[in-house]
Amino acid sequence: MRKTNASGRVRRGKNGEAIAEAIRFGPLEYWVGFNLRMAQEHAFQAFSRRSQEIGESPGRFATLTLIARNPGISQTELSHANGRDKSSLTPVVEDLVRRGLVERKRMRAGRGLVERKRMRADRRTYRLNVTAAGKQALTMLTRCARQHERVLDRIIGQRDRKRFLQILKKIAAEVE
Amino acid sequence: MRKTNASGRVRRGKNGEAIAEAIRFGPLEYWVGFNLRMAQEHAFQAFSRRSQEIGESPGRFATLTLIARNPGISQTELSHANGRDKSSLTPVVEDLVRRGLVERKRMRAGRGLVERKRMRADRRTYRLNVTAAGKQALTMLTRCARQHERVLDRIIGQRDRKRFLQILKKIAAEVE
DNA sequence: TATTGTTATACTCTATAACTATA
DNA sequence: TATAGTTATAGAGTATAACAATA
Repeated sequence: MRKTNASGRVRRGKNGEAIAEAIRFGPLEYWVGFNLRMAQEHAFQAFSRRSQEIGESPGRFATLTLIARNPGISQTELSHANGRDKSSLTPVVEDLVRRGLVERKRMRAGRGLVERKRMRADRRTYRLNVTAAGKQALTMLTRCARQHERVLDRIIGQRDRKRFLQILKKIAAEVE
Repeated sequence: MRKTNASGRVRRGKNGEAIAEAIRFGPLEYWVGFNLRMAQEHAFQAFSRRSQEIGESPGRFATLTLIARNPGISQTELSHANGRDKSSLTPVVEDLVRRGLVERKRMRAGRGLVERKRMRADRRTYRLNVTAAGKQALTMLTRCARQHERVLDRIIGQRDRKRFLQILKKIAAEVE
């Protein structure tokens, strides 16, 4: 069997010989939007493979990081922080708790250490924190992410990295 | 009610006053992978809104463009071109055909115009082409995309655009 | 045996709306 | 009335495996 490259086509000539043709991408080729998508997709897949070796998904990693960096965050706050509806977060948090990576506590009434005043106790909200096991998972994931970043850095080049990052942030902040 | 920014938290002070706190993103803040994802997500959403006003999704747009630029492409070739499994393409093509944007023909046996030899007829494959209606839809979508590109260009700046695009292509090509 | 495209099926991620329990 | 979180449900997009027709 004859091989072609990944996005190649094989056309048969009039004598039945194989002719490899490249796929034409037309205007997509020059558009930032399309190439942004392609780059993200490839980078995401690469990191996905890496982090799945230690049994986590990139989404879980981001969630875990946000909880670790914002101890006691509520689920609604967390859903805002990563731009998803709160209902989408329910099964994620459930899973992290079930696996012992995150701890979920109801806000409880109590007394402040200094003042004798009763502290508020909103019994609708949960406070989220990472457990020791969660911290450990996070350490491994962070190591993964740093390796991945090194690969990306090598591709981008030290000279352009800073500016590239700035532009990515600018797009996220300003587009529409 | 007091407002906070999109990713803000509200903590209550000891006197019950609202204290707005920013979410901390920790190392995510400085990682290319995370910011690449954020930028792509925002840009994609923006284009999605735009193209949905004319009843298409970004995915349909890419598929339609690939067919238009590669007339007679087969479904398997098409699935390679956008990096998805062929089975994922079946409902997409089905939908485009149903709505009259794409035409699907079996390869049929026939005679070449010049040679008298019988031409090959692989009756397993379909050849895909865009119809007149498909071309019309594509024209509108392309207009949309160009508007979207102008927004992105304005954010990126003329000076950095070329280099930015190069880096995106490099990431897609080289990562893992 | 290998390939093209379909089908059956399932999984992930996401959203909306209705609900509960609080506030 | 309003808010925090859950549940029920649905949709988009994807994949794997088995299959029929054809090569």
